[in-house]
Amino acid sequence: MDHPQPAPTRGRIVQVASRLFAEHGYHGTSMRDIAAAAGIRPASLYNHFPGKEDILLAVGHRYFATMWPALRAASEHPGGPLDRLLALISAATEVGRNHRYEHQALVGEMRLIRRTPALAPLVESGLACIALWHETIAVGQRDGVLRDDVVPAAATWLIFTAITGLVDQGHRSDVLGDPAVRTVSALCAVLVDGLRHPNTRTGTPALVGA
Amino acid sequence: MDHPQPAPTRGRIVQVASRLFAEHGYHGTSMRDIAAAAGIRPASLYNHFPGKEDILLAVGHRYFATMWPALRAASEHPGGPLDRLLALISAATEVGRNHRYEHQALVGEMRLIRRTPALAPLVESGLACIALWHETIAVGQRDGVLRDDVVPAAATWLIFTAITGLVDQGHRSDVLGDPAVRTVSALCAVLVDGLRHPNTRTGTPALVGA
DNA sequence: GTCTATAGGTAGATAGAC
DNA sequence: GTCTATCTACCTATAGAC
Repeated sequence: MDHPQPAPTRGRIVQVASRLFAEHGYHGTSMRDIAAAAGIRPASLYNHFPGKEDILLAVGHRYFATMWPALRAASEHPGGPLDRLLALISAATEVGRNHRYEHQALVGEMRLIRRTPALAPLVESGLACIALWHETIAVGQRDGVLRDDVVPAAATWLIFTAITGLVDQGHRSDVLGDPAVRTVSALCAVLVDGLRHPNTRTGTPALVGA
Repeated sequence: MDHPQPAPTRGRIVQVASRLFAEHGYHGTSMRDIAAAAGIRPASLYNHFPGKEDILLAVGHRYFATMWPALRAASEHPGGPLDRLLALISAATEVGRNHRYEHQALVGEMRLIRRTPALAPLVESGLACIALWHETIAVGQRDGVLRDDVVPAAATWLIFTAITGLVDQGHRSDVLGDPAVRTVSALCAVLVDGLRHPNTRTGTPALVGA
């Protein structure tokens, strides 16, 4: 291996930066804040990252390193496009919950990411994920099981923001001891029912996966 | 009248600040940026606002001054809870589109707003609006026309973020000359269909309002 | 790889002339 | 009400000892 052991400090920096970016935003978080949360001096951050932007880039890399394979696997789920769509929702929700701060940080800084050339890799990764959703939905529309008066991009956006809300809310639910699985089930029911073609409705679909 | 004519400069400041906050975030926008966009010197901002927070507060006030009466009227729409829900979606979408930057700025700075005591009035206004959604949805569930396995808060969040996406996307659609009304219709169809009680479905509901 | 010290720039906000 | 000039504090980033 060329990377025998990544320095634990670097990982800790990315971890605390994710949380701070999620809670206070990129511009609302200073290198001093990150250093203090990581238990080192501000100057030491520059032994691990060339600059602040590169920390956000690392946050995104860590996120997509988990999200991309999960979505990829879900998009190849056996069954019809409806099964694959449910698998995608389950996978994205689970990864989003397990990487809550990274998810929130990236969603909250979407405009900044699109605007900053150095963060272009994150845009690429995001587009690759979105393509999986689009294709699954498009196939569902072609097969007649999904309504075709909603463009795949709009359906994807609707699902994605719903998951973002779940990720957010999930934190509070976890604190209150409420198993969030029921919420995922409800989300799937509402969205997939709503997106289904009116002629093919048979009732509330069962929960798939997590 | 105690306020015979609000200085046009103050309104211009709020207007450009809305756009800057929406595009770059609160912390990503400096008083210098706002002053430059408003065509004045930074120091002159302080003749209209005590500080930066108060500009964000004014952005929120302007937003809710339109949103609150619109939702209020929609929630008293004649007909059943389903009609009122469609009226709420139409009203919120229209106001959100007409106050795009204010909407995006407030949504993007939700955490900051909740955290900052000086911005508490915005939290109160937001809660008042949310209460209208909750009540309408709760009545719909009691009447059996809306599925009751989704708590009103989750349904409200789902609708709200969908509208936020529409407000965002609406800008691009407008630029491309695509009438966004069709999108609102599709949004209503998907969400209301999905939220409907499975036993009461009769097909895609018609577009209401705008 | 972490530290102290600090550079160079920008932030929000103020003083006071006009 | 707008301006010029400026204050103080904080920002990202660097230099160089250990």
